[in-house]
Amino acid sequence: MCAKLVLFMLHDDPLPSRLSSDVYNVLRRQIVTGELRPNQPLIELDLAERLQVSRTPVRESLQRLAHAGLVVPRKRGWAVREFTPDEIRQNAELRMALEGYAASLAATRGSPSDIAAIVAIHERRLKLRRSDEEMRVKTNRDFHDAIMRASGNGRLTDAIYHSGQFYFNTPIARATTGEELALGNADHALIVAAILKRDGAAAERAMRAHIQRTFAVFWRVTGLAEPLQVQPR
Amino acid sequence: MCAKLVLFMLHDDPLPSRLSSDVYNVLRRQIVTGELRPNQPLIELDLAERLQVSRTPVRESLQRLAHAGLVVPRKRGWAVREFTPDEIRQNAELRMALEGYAASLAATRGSPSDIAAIVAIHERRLKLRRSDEEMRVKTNRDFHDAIMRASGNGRLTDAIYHSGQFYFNTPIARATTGEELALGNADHALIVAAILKRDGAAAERAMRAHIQRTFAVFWRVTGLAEPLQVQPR
DNA sequence: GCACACAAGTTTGCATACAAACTCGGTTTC
DNA sequence: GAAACCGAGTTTGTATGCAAACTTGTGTGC
Repeated sequence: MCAKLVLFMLHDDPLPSRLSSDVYNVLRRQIVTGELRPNQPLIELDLAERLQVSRTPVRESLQRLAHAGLVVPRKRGWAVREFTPDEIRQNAELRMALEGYAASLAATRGSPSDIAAIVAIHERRLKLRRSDEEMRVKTNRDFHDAIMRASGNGRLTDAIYHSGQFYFNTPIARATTGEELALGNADHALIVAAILKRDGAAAERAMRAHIQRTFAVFWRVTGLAEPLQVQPR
Repeated sequence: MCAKLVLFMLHDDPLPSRLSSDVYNVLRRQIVTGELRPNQPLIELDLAERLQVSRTPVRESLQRLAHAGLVVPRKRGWAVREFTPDEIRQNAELRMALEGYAASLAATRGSPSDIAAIVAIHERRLKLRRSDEEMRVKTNRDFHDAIMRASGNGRLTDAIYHSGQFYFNTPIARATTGEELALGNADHALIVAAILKRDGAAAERAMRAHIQRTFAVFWRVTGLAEPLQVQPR
């Protein structure tokens, strides 16, 4: 059930059918969901046997995981990366930069149909019952996806996806994710309003504020400073 | 000489001494500098022989290059990625988001010594002779580096580095890089002024405008729409 | 003269082989 | 009893082996 929450932004990375890609996607899921614990050493032969492949595809996927920042090199071999609270803060800021900009692009140049899609998802979400957690997770993801799509920038979208896998495998991140789902609608409404007004600056501010509030639990628990204050009008 | 220009943001990616890392760094340089041409197929055995290693480290570094977006999969094997004008535009926008945010963080929470370093680099750059191209390249890079460092966000810094390797191996990118160096000082002065005033919003606007102007040649030549207008105060 | 087929040669994707580097338990020495 | 040393057992980093998939060029049929 936690795994379900946690996967709300995880997309697979497809290559023309290659074993190493399958291994990559499986390991990534297992790291992000915490099935493979932080700091756990990754033994090539273990993984290979568990996944019924030889060491070669495992090693290749470890290279990709390392580049993605999910796995860190030891003197010998690799281990699941453990994120410090400060790294999680940094990643939240990164998301503020990326998703904020995506929102402003969506507002200033999203096509009418892009924007209609955003509104439709938002309205569908308003009608959900509080108990329907699965649907709340899905529509939250859809909402953010629709904004990225409306930004007309695939590079930006990719960067957002990447930043999304970064702060999952910690207990605090789970609380955060829960909070995001709870307070979502009010924040989303502000974002939608700004986009409908075609006000890029307002959309960017609203999205940054949304992400910042999403992490409110986190700042409180860790006692870390909050990221950059959202600029007042 | 073009290679020198083009390398202004390229840092190596060190792992505890492993052959595949060396191969990765070499190939990355060769792709970014255009020594390996876009769309050129990468034959494992060729590369292995040229670099005097076996196919294994070559294959592993290709996985990393693929994740970095510098190499694309073919049905079989890999080729150097060719960037379309639109992808280059997208990457420019990504840089506006990332470096703009870094500038605002530098302004609002950079330490006095961080900011002193930025000012010092800027002033050193003002004194350069027009002919001293190599020094202009270096100080430009130093300037952007100093701002990233002052942002206090290594994740953001990494993302900026990554975005920096994206649009090199095109002729247009070279012209762009040239222009950036020519008009740099005026733009840099605006950024420095905003940072000294501790005005995050102004620093962010100035940095975005700087990157946007850097690509002016590019928008003109390709006839593509410019990215998001910088928001007026 | 054109197209299709077939075979030789590449080149890959995956598996495995092997030596070097590290780990860790036990034993010896002080 | 603690520390240092040794060696068996892992586990890695790199090289190589092998069959399947693709490419290419030639020859054959129409």
